[in-house]
Amino acid sequence: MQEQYNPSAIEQAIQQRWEEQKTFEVTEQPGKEKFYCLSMFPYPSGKLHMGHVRNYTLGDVVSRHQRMQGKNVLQPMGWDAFGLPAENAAIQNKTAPAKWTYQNIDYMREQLKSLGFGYDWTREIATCSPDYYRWEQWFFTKLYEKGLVYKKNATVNWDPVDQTVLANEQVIDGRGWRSGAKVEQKEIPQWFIKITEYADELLDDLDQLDGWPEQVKAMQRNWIGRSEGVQIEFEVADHKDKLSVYTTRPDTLYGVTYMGLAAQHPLARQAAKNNPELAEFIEQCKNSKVAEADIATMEKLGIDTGLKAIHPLTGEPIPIWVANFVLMDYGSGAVMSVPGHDQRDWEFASKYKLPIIQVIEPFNGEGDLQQGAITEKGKVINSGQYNGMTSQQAFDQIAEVLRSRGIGEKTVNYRLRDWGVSRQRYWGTPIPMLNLENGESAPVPADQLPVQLPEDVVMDGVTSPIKADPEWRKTTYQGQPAEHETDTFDTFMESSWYYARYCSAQTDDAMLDPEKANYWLPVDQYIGGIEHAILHLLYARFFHKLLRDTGLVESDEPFKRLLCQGMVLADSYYRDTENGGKQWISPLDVDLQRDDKGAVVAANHKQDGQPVQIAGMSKMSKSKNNGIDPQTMVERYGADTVRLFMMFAAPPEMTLEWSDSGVEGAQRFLRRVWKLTYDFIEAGGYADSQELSKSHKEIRRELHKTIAKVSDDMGRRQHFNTAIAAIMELLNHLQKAPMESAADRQVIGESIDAMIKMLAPITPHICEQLWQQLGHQQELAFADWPEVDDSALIEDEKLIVVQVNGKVRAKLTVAADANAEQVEEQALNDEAVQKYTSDKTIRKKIYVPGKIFNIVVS
RNA sequence: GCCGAGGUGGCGGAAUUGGUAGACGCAGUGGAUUCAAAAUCCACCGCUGGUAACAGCGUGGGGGUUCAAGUCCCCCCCUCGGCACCA
Repeated sequence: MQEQYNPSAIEQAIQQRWEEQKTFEVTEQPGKEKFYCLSMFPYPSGKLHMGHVRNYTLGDVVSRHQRMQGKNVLQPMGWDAFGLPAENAAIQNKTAPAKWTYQNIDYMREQLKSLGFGYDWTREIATCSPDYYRWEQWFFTKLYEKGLVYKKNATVNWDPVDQTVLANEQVIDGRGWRSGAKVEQKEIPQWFIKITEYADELLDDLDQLDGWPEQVKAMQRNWIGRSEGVQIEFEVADHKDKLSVYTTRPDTLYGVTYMGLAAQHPLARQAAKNNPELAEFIEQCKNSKVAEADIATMEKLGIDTGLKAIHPLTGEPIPIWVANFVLMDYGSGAVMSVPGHDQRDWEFASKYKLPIIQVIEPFNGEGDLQQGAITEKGKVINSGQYNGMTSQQAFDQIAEVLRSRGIGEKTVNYRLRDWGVSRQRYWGTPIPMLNLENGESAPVPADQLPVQLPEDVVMDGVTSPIKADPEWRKTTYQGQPAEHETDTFDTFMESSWYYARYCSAQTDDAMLDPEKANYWLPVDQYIGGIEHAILHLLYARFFHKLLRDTGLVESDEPFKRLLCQGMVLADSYYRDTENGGKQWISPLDVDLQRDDKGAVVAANHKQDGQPVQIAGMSKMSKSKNNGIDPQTMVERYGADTVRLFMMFAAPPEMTLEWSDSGVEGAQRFLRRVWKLTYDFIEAGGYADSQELSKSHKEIRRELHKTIAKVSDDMGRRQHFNTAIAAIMELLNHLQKAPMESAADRQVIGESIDAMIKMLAPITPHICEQLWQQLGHQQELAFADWPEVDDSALIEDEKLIVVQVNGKVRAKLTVAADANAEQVEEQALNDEAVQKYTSDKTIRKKIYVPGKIFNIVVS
C-alpha cells in the first residue's frame, strides 16, 4: 500500500471497476425491498455547475447509504434536453440546437462519471429523443380524448419588430431583448390541460406527503389557493350584458363602490368604441407586463368607462372602471371593489377619489379607514337588514338571497389556473394536433406518432424553423388536407413524467411498462432545488394522477420523500470601470488580506496586486464571474474531496458557501483517514483479544456513539454535515490511540472498518480502495452498514451541570445510577456553588435527571 | 406586493424534545520539525475588564412567558428563493 493518498489514480481505477462490475445496474427483484432515489435531471447547458454537483452528491450519498441497508437501489440519470438556451446557443454558434445539445450531453455524462455517481446508465433518457417524446405526444392525445385538453386564447409577450413571441426572461425593461422594441401583450390561441379539475385532489393529497418539507407543501397550498366565495351577476344599466364577478367577501357587498374590468374584457372593448380616452388607456395596458410580481408592484391605474353596474341588493348605480391590475386570464376578468375592506381597492379608491364605505366593524374595534382598508372580519354595519350580523352570518344570508334570485351562487374557486402548454418555439416536443380546413382540431392518430421534430435546421433567431417551413406542417387527416400544429410543448411536460419512464426506459411499444413502473414507483427519495418547489413538483404530481387515471401506475403520488437543497454561493469581487459599470473578477484571481484576528479587511488582484472591491457572497453566476468550475476542482483535489466538502459545509437545505480553504480542509481529513489506515496495516492489521482495558472500552464507546449518531444523521435527519463532524471527532480520538497490542488493534480495526463504511456513501473511491487494502473481497458498495453495539454504550459516570439562578456554576461527575438526593447533596456541598448560595435563601430546586440541577436563590 | 426560508465568534456551521451556546471545520496566533519552505504535529482561539483566579456581557433589534429561551409568544429590521413563457 502507498503511504501517500493519490486521489486521481484511485478514482479512475475504482470508477473503471464499477463500470466493469456493472455495480449500479439494477433490475426488479420482487423479494427484495426496493429504493428509488432520484435527483432532478439537468438541463444540458454545456458543463456541470456546482449546483448540479451538490444535488447529485446528495442523491448519490442517499443511494449508497440505502444500498448498504441491503436495499435494491435504483438511481437513474438523464437529460432535460429541450429548452430555450439551445436555441440561443444555436443562433450564437451557428449550429443546430440538436447538435449542440447532444454534444453537451456527451461532455456532461463524462463529468458525472468522473464524480463517481453510481447511476444505472442503461436507463439514460434524453427528452429530445423521439423515443421519449412520442409517448408524451401519445399521452396528450389520450388526454384530449378524455376531454382534459382544450384550446383558448391566452396572452403572450409579443415583439412587434421581430414578429415573435418572447419568454418572460427575454423581456428586459419592457422591451424585446434582441430587437429592443416595446413588447406588447397579444392574445393567441393556445392549448391548455385542465389541471384545475385535479385542484382538490392535488390539495388534499398534500396531507399524505409526510416526507415533504412543510414549507414546500405550504407553498403548493397557497399556489392552488382554494377559496370559498360567491359568484355574483351584476346587471349593467342600459346594457344587455351582465357582469360576473367572484368574491370571497359577500358580507361586504354593501361596501362595493366601483367595479374593475380587465382591459381585454368585452365590456371594456365595447365601451372604448366611442371613448377615445378609454381606447388609449386599453392600448397602453397592452404594454404592461403580465407577471404577477409586476402587477402587484406597478402603479395601479384606471379609467371610468361611464357605464354603471346595478347593485344587486340596493339597486344603486355603481361606476365601472377599467383597471390595469385586473387580468383577463384570472377568473372572469372583472372584480367588485370594496375599498373599505380590501387594501388594493382602498389604494385605488383613494387615488381616484372614489367613495370608501365601512360595512364591517372588526371585533377588536381597531382600524382606521383614513389609514387603510380594514381587512379583518367582524360585525356588519351600514348594510340594511344585515346590520348586526357577523361576517359569517352575512356571508351565508347574502349568498342565499342572491341564489334565490338566481344571480349568485356559492362557489369554490382556485387561484390555480389551467396549464397552458403551448410554446411558439422550435426546440420542444411538437404538439400532436392537426388544424383542419374547417377550422377544427384533431389529435394526430396514434399510428402516425411521433410527430418528429426536424433536427438538421438553421436558426434565424426570429421564427421557429418548423413555423418557417411551409412543407413541414402539411399532412392529411382522413383523406383531407390538414396542417400540423407548429407550437411545441412547455418543457415542464417532459419533466413531469421522466421519473416514471426511467422504470422502463427501453420499452418501445408503450409509454410505461406498468409492472416495472409499479415495482419501482413511487420515488422513495427525490432531490432537487428549492426553485422547483411549486411549478415542476405540482405538474409532476398532476401528471402522476393522470398516469394513474389512464391505468399506467397505481400510486397516487410520485415522490414519497423530498429534499430541496439550497443554492451554491461564492464570494464575488469587482472593480468599477470607467463607464460606470462593474468588472467582475473571479474569486480564483483574488488574494485576501486579514487583520490579526483573521478577519478579511481587503482583497487584491493576484496579477497586479491592486485592490478590488469585495461584494460578498452571492449565487454562483456568469454575470458575477464567481462560478467555480467543478471540473477544475475534481482535477485539483479529486472527486472525493469535492463531494466531502459539499456535504460538510452546510446542511442540504441551506445555502452553501464555496471556500477554497474549506476544500483543502476536506482533503486534509481524507489524508488523515488514509494515513491512519496505512499505519494500522503497517502495525500488523486486524487482531483479536479478550482483554480490553478501560481505555479500549472508552474507544468502543466513542465508536458506537458515533455509529448511532451517523446512522441517525444520514437516515432520518439527512444532515450529512453533522454526520461528517462526528466521524471527524472519532478520527481525532483514534489518531491518539495506541495500536501496538492485539487489544489495541482489535478496537482500532473495528473502528476503522466502521469509519470506512460510514464514509463510503460520501467519499466512495477512497473508501473502496482502503477496503481492498484491508483485505476485503466484497465490494464496499454492497457491504452492511455498521450496527450499534448497545453494550458498548453503557457509561458508569455522568456529568451534571449545576446552575444557580440559571447560571452554570459547577459541573459534577456522578455515578451513573446516582439518585436525586445524592446529586443534590453533592451539588449543595460544592465549593463554587456555595459561593453563590451561602448567604442566600434557597427558594426552589429543579433536577432534570442526568442533566441539570438548578438552584433558585434570592 | 403576496407566499416561503434564513439572520449564532473573524468565517462556514453545531446545539435533534425549552436544560452546559459556539461541536466539527476554516482562518488566525504561538511552538515543534526543517538549511529553508511546503507538508505534518502540539497548544491557544466569542467579546470586554483583569498578570491571573475570576467577573460581566453575548445567538439581527425591542418586548414577554419560564427555575431555565438560539429554541416558545408578540412587534420590528435586514438578506435570499418563488410568483405561472428560464429551467
